[in-house]
Amino acid sequence: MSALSDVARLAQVSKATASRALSGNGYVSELTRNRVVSAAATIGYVVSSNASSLVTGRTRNVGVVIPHINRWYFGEVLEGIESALIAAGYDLTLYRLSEDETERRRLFEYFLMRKRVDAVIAVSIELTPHEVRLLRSLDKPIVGIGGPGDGIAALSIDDVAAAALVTNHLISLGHTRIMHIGGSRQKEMDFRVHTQRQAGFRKAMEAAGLPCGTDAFRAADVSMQGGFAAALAALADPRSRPTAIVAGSDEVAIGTIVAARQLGIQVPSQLSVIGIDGHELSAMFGLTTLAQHPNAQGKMAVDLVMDELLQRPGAPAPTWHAYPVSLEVRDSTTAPSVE
Amino acid sequence: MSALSDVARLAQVSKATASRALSGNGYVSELTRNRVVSAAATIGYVVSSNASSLVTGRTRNVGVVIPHINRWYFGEVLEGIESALIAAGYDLTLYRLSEDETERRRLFEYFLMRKRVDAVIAVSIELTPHEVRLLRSLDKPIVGIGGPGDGIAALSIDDVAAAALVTNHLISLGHTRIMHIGGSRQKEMDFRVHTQRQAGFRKAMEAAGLPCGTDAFRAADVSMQGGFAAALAALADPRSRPTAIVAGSDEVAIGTIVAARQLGIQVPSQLSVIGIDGHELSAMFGLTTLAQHPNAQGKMAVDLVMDELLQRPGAPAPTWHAYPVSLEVRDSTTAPSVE
DNA sequence: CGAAAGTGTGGAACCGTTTCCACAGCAGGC
DNA sequence: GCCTGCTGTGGAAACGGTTCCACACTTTCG
Repeated sequence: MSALSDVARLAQVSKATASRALSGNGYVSELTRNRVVSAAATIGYVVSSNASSLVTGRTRNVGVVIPHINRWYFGEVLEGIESALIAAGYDLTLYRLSEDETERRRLFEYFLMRKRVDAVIAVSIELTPHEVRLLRSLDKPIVGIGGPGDGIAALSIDDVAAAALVTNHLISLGHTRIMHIGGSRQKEMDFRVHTQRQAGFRKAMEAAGLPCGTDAFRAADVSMQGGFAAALAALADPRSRPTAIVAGSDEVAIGTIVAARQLGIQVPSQLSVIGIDGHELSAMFGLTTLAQHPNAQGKMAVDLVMDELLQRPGAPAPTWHAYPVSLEVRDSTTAPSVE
Repeated sequence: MSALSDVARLAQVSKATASRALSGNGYVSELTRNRVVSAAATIGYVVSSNASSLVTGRTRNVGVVIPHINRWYFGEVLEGIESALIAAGYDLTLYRLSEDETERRRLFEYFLMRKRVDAVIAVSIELTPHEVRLLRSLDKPIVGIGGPGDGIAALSIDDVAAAALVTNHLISLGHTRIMHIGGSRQKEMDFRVHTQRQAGFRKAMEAAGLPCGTDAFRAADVSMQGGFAAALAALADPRSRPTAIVAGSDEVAIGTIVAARQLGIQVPSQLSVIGIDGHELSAMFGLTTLAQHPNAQGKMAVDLVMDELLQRPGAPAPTWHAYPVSLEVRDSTTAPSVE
């Protein structure tokens, strides 16, 4: 492997000049720069990022902590982050946060601390106070996506408002027997999102004076299979069946639609279903949904990180950036049929 | 940030001894080791991986190159790789290979070369000879998943055999008008997989003496939407409609099932559908499929990498490891109804 | 016309580790 | 009692860059 000194020798300049010529910092005449660059090209020189970041203290690498990879929302966020980072010339080191407590501790105390990353993006993760302290002690930018951060900069949709909005959509269509199928605190690591959506649902129901007891909510795995299973159970009895369902995510909503079809229930004439997320499959299933744009959120998180990385104006305000949403009305919602 | 020298000072030993105590290489008495370890703990010392790998030449970091993140197969592979790497104490740097030619070149010539990774795992990527040469010149382990590697160690199912197997399943049920909906060379970056599945389909059809002309294949995006759209078109005319469909992937198969339902075609009584992959949703849709286990394949790829990393017995045999599959028969396939 | 400012270059220190080498003590074998 | 081999430790030389500082040569400007 060729080193900078080889390039310098070939170009007949000092290491210092060679470094300046290649990195673009400091004065180098056009002539020598060309000589150095072509020398580097001929011997196939590439900087050692280790050596480089050892002295500069910057790694051009961002750590991403994410609970799942293979769920639409998370995959989409990850793709957005990846594209934006590559475009900015950064690498992305991926850490999946498992449910296992000791592995989680190991990740934080060991992996993230090894001066390997310049910044951290945490996706849908509720950090413990200890973890926040640990991360802040690194004095590196941290940005959270999904779920308001506890003292860290964050970016997400307003989940309470989102759930209230979709619930109100059903209410305004005339539905009164509305049920919510969504994630629960027990079932989800990234629970903040789903408890908040549940809160939004309740808020809208109560504001409309509609019943919102324990049978108005059913916990589900936040996945198509979870929605499918929960909906099968919830819709089994025609007498207690709601006329509309607010799903905690589009995946749950799609599972619900598939379950309804299997039970012979017509959507939307017998059952309206509304989701939250703007899943790529929502169009295919004709699902009315409140679209957020996880891919763009990933990119925006990277922008926030880059801002902090470039400027670092003392304390980076740990503000919460609300991401806009848009209601996409399709064929899964309509007014309830007269009874 | 505390450095090794701080630990050494606190423990009243030399840097050399401190290093040995913490890394576990070389002789250190039990007594001093304890002193060093507790000194490190009190000041919260963590090694600088940059400094460390600068001198050792190893980074404990593996690069993963993958074309998509948000498709089931790829997400699953990625999760498998991630878990296995973390367990082995390695970091994972993620590179998504886009279709864009210049970005692809940039990735290879710039990102992957910066001595940042100890090994590379390439998922479903057909490398150009130039790229293979580039990677091999790094003298680092490379393992491919999906698609036989051109001179690099690889791991995948036998896609030709897999497609032939599912096709034969339909043939043995008595189907004769069988159609294949799958990925095409034009539409897919990771095309080797899908051209091979197509080849397997043709092979089985021809072996059975069944017609296999141009109308026996329809190209689709390898996704649910793609399968949905292609199936809607393919099934529109009842007169030319096949009695069974071999889908290029489970996602295509599910899209096909949804399309059939929308067209009022009963599955399986009027149309059998079979997929390949063992998608997590296949059970929910009652899909008969040939299951592979991408998660386990990811783990296996990591094992291969670790083997090479630990031993490096000269030239690491660029062998192809065939991954086993299993047919999971569900409710989407049956004998054709008599006409 | 002399001082100040801007440009171009090289020497050398430094980043934080690992590891080679030297050295010292101590056991065992002849 | 001396040589050999093992254990334990410290000094110092890498690893491959970046950057501070010093120095030299041009301009510019009052």
